Amino acid sequence: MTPKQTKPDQPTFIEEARRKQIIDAALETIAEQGYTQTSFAEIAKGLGITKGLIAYHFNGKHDLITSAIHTILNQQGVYIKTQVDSQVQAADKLRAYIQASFEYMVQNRPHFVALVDLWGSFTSAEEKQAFSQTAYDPCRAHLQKIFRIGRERGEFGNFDAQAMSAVVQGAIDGLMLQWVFAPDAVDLKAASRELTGLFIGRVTQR
Amino acid sequence: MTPKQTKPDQPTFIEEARRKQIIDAALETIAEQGYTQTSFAEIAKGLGITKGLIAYHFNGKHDLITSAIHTILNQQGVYIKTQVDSQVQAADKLRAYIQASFEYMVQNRPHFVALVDLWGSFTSAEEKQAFSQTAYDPCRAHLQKIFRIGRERGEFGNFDAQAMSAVVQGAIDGLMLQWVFAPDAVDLKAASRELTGLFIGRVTQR
Amino acid sequence: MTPKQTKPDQPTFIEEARRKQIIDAALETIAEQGYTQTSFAEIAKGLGITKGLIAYHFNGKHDLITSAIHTILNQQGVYIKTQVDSQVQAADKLRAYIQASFEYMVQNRPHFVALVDLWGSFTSAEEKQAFSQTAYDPCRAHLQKIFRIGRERGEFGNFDAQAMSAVVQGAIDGLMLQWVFAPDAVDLKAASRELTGLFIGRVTQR
Amino acid sequence: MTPKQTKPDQPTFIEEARRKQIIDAALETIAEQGYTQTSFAEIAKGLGITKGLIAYHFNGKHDLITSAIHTILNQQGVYIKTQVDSQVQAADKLRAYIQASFEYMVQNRPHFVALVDLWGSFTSAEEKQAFSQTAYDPCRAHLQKIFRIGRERGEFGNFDAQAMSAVVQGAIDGLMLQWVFAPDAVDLKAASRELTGLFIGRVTQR
DNA sequence: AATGAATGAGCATTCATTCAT
DNA sequence: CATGAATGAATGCTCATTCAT
Repeated sequence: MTPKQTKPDQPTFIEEARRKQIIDAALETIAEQGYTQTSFAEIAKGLGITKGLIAYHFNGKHDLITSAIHTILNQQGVYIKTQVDSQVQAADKLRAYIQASFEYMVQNRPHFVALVDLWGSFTSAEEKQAFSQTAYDPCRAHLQKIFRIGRERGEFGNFDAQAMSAVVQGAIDGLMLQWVFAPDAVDLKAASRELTGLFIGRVTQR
Repeated sequence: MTPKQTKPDQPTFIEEARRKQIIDAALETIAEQGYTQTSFAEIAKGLGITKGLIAYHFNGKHDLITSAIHTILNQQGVYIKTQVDSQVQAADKLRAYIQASFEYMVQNRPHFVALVDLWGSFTSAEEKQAFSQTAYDPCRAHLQKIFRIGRERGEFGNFDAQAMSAVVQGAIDGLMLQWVFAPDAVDLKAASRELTGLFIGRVTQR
Repeated sequence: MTPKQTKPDQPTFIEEARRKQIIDAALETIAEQGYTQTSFAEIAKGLGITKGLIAYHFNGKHDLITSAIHTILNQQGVYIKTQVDSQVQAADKLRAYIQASFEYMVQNRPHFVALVDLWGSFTSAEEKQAFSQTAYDPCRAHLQKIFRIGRERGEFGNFDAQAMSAVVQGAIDGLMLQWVFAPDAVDLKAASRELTGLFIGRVTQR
Repeated sequence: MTPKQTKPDQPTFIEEARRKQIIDAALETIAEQGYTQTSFAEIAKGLGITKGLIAYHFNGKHDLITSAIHTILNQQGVYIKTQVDSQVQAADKLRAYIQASFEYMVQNRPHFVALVDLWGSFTSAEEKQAFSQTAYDPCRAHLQKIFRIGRERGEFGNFDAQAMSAVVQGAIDGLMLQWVFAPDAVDLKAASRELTGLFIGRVTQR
């Protein structure tokens, strides 16, 4: 629980580079072999370093996994925000949100294959909840903000923004899930289109 | 690969009872402590039996996990089918499908908390794909059947049934996911209502 | 060490038949899969019975193994004795001893493949010594008896009968060993001929 | 089948030392307690290290056993070769071969007690055959080379060199076997003398 | 910063053995 | 006699973690 050894406050440049390198290798290994089969040794082997070095740069496995998850979520979050912010109308923002979500997935498949595996690494309800706050709360808040803008601009009708944000984010995640398990079984482009159309067609008419 | 010891062809009553009992205990333990923390010893402890007995009734951990997953999916599938079949109109069938999905979740939370963890137990793309076929193909097929009925009955307009089935199932799974991580962060009832309304309001108008 | 439960003094007919059946199956399984891979379950499977039954008929694994070894040695001993006794001259007796040893091996290969494996089942010097007394002492004594007859009959010259018995028996066992590991790498017939000729040609000339 | 983790190409000094140390301890433990009773834990206990370290230096038990067998055979082979090469005449070479075989045994009894046990560690005919090639083929080839020299030098008469090599090696191994099971039951010195005399007396006269 | 030797706890799995039926 | 459910100890092996160098 409590880390025995805290990392220096001001990580050097090389320090950060190593961490990034290790996280990337970890995600790739997890995506290929599954979380349970991914050991420090396995990650190190793919990187040409020793497992001791990984332990040196991270305060234990938990730290590595947590950092990896944050990396995935942050990168995707930044990408989505950029796309959404480039639009003015709420409907376009929503379309951008959905499309960007899927675009980022397709470009970073290993990240999401790993992510699905990493969900199994939480050992308590508290860890799960913490992940929820980090992963879902910002997403749903972002969607609700778009909905609010839409309502203020008169683009969207009246609906339960909170529930709807969960629904839209849920659809995105659920489609991601199907695509992670079998990339050929679900057409992300078509699904994205249907999802967007479904929503925009509907809520703009109330 | 090849199981060393096959179970008798006709499992006895006590055999089946034990397997069920062990599977239930496994799901509960996984839901509580996470998949990675769930060992045969842990499961056995909660049951008051020895871990040797678990190995006696299952051909290894893989068998136990697979059986557990199938138990979850089968039970939920039966429940949903019953609810859907009790409706005549396609719109009602769809509503029943969505509502039944969430109802079953709420009544069997540990099953789904465990399920999310078990997604991380697949070690290869092949296993993931096999799970996809078992878990998702039937669901999407069921939804498409409802869509087809709706179109034949003139209730639904024209849309990409395949993509839409993925979207609807995705939304259900994605909402489940949020609810698994933080049961209080998402109002399943409200989300169910929005999802249903979203779809039925929309597709009936095309 | 001490058997907890002694078998009834007067084994029934069916009792003996079962033991024989189990011993034969055990020897075959050991010959096929090796001693370390041979469990009660494995033996039982090849026999269509349960492993519990094996435990019922033998006082533990040690009893089964010991019985199996004795079975092998006794049967071979009887066969050799019959062949030797049918000869009058010492040289013929010796030739019969050697030939019979190899003949029996060829006709009962699994017995000897198993025997070589079973040598690894002795856990202490005492057990090894006990095996030596059961297995080797009678053989060497038999050979020495033949030598004594030969000397008394004037067929053989003077030599260290004790050492020579060890040498002859050793050659037989050592050839068996090579043949067990790779049946095609050693020509038992030719070796038997050379061994016999070597001895008879030599000792008769001193 | 496939080792999961290959050792570095250039084993360090300490690495080799540890391996040697562990192999020696393994042979001693096997000689004392038998192969089936010899676990990693048992070996480690006698060395004052943990069993994890053994797993660290060897790719599994099979690797350790194989390495141990090769150690025994190589060391003995080197010793015998040295002794044989120091002789010029074929008869002296043969005598040296036989004497050196027994001398090495007496000086390294635990090695051979262990070796007899390790014969039971092969689980398939393929492994047995592989052992045969490693252990017996070089020995028989060496003997045949001596025979050929003897024939070329006119020391030995004409005989089936292939069969005879199997016989001589067989006698050596068979005597070793008797001596392993009961060191006091067989006089290796006397047996060595009889075996040598038997052969040299005979074949030189044809 | 990096290595690799070493640890120790934990794991699934095997198996002879027991015993009620 | 025979079964099959159940035990419990042991085994090889994995792996995150520590630490001297």
